[in-house]
Amino acid sequence: MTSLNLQPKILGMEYNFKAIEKKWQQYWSNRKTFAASNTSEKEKCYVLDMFPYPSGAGLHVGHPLGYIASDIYARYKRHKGFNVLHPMGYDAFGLPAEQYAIQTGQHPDITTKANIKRYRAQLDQLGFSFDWSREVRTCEPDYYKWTQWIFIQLFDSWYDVAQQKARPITELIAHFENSGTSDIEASCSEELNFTAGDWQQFNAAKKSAVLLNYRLAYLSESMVNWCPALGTVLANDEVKDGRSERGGHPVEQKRMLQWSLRIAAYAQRLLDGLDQIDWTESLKESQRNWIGRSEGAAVTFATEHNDLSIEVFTTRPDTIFGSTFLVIAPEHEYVTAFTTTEQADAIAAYQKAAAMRSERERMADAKTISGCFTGSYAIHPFTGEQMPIWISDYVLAGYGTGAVMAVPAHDSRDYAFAKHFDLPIIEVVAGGDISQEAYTEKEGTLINSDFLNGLSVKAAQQKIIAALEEKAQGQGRINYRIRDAIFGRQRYWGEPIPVYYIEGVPHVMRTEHLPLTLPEVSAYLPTAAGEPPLARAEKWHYNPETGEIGNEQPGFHPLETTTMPGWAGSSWYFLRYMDPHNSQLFVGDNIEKYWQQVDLYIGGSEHATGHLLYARFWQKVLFDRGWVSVEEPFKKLINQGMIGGVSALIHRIKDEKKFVSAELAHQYDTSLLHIDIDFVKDTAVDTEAVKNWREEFADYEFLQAGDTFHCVREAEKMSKGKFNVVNPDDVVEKYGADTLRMYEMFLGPLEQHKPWSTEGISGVYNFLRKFWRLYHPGGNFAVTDTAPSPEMLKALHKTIKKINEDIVSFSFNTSVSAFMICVNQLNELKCNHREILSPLAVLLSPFAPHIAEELWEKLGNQNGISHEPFPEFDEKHLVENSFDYPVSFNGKMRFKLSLPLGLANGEIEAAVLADERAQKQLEGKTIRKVIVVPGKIVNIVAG
RNA sequence: GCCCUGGUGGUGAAAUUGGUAGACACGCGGGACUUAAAAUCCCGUGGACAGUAAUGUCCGUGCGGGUUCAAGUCCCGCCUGGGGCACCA
Repeated sequence: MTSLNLQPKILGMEYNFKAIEKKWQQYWSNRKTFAASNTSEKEKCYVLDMFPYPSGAGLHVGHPLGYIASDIYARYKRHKGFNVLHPMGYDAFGLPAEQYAIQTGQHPDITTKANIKRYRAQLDQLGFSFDWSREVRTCEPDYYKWTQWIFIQLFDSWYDVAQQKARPITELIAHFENSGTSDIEASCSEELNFTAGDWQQFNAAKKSAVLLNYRLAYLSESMVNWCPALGTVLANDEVKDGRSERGGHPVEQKRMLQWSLRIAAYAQRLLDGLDQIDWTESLKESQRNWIGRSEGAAVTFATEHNDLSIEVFTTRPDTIFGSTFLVIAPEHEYVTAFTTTEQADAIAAYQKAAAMRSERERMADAKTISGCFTGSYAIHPFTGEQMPIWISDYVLAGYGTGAVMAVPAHDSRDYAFAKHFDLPIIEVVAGGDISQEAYTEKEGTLINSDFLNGLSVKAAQQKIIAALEEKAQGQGRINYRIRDAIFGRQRYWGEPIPVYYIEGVPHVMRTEHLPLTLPEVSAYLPTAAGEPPLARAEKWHYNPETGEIGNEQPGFHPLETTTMPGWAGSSWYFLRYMDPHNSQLFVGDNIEKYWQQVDLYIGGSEHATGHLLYARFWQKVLFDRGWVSVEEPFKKLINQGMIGGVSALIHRIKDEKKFVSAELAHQYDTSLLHIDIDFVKDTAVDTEAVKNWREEFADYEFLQAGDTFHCVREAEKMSKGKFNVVNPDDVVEKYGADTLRMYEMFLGPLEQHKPWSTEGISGVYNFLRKFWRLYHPGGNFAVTDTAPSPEMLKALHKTIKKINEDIVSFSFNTSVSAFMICVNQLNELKCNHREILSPLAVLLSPFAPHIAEELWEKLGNQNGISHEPFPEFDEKHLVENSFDYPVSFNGKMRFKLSLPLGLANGEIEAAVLADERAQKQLEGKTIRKVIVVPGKIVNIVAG
């Protein structure tokens, strides 16, 4: 909002949005207008927004975009007779509050509560129809009690691959007791083999360790993303290009004992489920990429070392006869075993160098080819040839088996590697020129491949897999890129993990002792020993008998000191809204069966691979274990586009106290400086405002060519530091919530990214005033009960039709236009007929609810507009008896001709040709063809 | 490199299954009302050319081809903005 904008006047019977909006917000709140019932005869509709993290900066104009859209939809559905659940809450655990706590010593709970209060005030101003009685906050013990409870369910489950579902761990124990690991297919960290007898011999600690290998929440020693600057580990989706997503700090790989969730077990179901839900293609693609399914084969290569064989994963088993060497990751467990004495020094040096390089360096340096020969050989399963075994960091320890069969002729990395180290290249798929580059297409005929010769790639793949299976040296396999999610964080401000240890063996707390509340600590920092902040708590031992939390003492066991990640609470909050005050269960059985799933979910695309994947995963686990009745949590999902800021920057001459206007800037050596967008209209800068802004600028000179000093504008992300943030409060103050709501919709398609600009807001504001005046001809409220004209009915019903269509297709920008057209027409028709204006108020109410309520009341209604039935569209008012035919010649429209509808094609043609304008067009030409589309167009082909 | 998206006036954008390109707004220009300003209302507004004018002709939806009576829309090949995945075997 620029200071140059003019304050609209408020007059007696003028549209006084301030009074109106306050009045109706109060009314809705007092009457609990939007409270949803859990027992209703009506059909349900669950409309959800991604709940916000309450940051200290408050809302900016970008945040409400999605909330407005979902609110329009929710209000529309209420008018359509649905029982609508439209809740809001706060994703309240998180890093910023903790970091603020570290700096100031203030408890994050205090800052969080203050921020929530501010958010609530801002949200309330915008007239959203939230059912606030269902508000949830992830940081409240009443809420996170159930987050902890779900963690316990995960701990208590294992994944049965054969049945493709999670089952209680007790059933796995029963199986081990009877049959050991035989006849069981379970997702696990490490393949184990033992008999029923072995199991019975195991002591309790060993049994626990074995079970951890199968639990969906498990503790394991694994490579994690460690971020030293944040002092915590991060999940894969929290790391971007080797840096932390929040803050951009370097991330390194570190081996640590960590809690993880076995999401990889659900890879296929997470993939399959995408076909059942109405999400955008790009979002589904993101998830598919993240899950990263690839089909191929596992092949076992025998080696010179009789007891050791190497398993590789390949998507091109058809090219096996072109495989001339093997490459294993430098961290592969057999590297030492394969290394011969002659090669020992070289291998050790290579491994050391590889370990030193960070993930980031490795990626940046992808083109440099490096590797080292181990000195050992593998044996080709079909030719019996010796294949040298190399190590190289282009093979990743964490993907597949950490080993590849190199086929240089048909893989570009293998090709480069073979060229560099002068290894043999054998062409096995005809079609390329392997003297120049690898031929990687999956098309062509197999050659040099024994029994595969002459086959297509596809046929060869099937045949070779069968052959491998027969030799027991391989089988078809599907591999997924998705990794299990690291779940522990070395932070304070998160849900405590409800786990205690007896002699190092983890146990989960008894659910009746939940919640395990966050303890008070002396500082929100790691301990001197490097333990997480919770290790500072004085009382952090649990007595499983009594449920007490206390000091270290007999009967009390130490509790876990890491906390859950930010995404824990948000992975199930949509379920809690259904039944937020249930103290017996996370959601009541019948209530969950009534609401089932979110019908419409609106939020930002940045959560594509984090929140949306985890939430789907948790839902599936809860589904498998019988706690919820549907498998996908979000039926339809829309990503609202981001609203960007438009920064204002001025040129400052380097080392001088001078600013220079944009048109002269090229003459000087300048740097650009962000200034507050309040000082600017278009590119014209209020130089006095800049001088007064900062003391240091008071004596600056402004160089300019003409009357105005110009800045440059640039579209950027809205942020405090760029002084380009537009606060919705200011817009509401000047134009009102109804204008802001409609303007944000009017900006363009919901899903599109767009920069914020207030340039057009007056158009929407004027519309609402025209709308108001329609009900106040001559300044006073007046409607007539006489019958409206057919034109008026037509204008209304055209709008009803359009608004209905637009809302169900989420095309809110065109709805706003439709309203404008309608009001312009009714204005022209001097319409103030109740029969038109009454349904029109209902029609507008999802978009601009305050003005609609006020006019509805003035029309003499006493019960509020929110549950009033939506106007029904009636085709009969739109029936036309003539149509303005556009008449084209060779595809170019030349004139229009009004003709009665219902004419036969021949009659239309005759009428058109009889027109003198047609005759003029046809002078000196012959008609070759006449196309008549009744009610659409006439096209005459002539030449 | 692979995948997903988008590209239309000065600006934000419309255009349902191929059928009048630019609806609706903003901005800009002109006018009415006013002592004046604001507010409001009215008219014009894609570009080029011709005409005193009404009007007419041509060009125009990122670029180049194609299909069709007709293409912003369908097909082929490029250019380009945004996003995702990536030494992923």
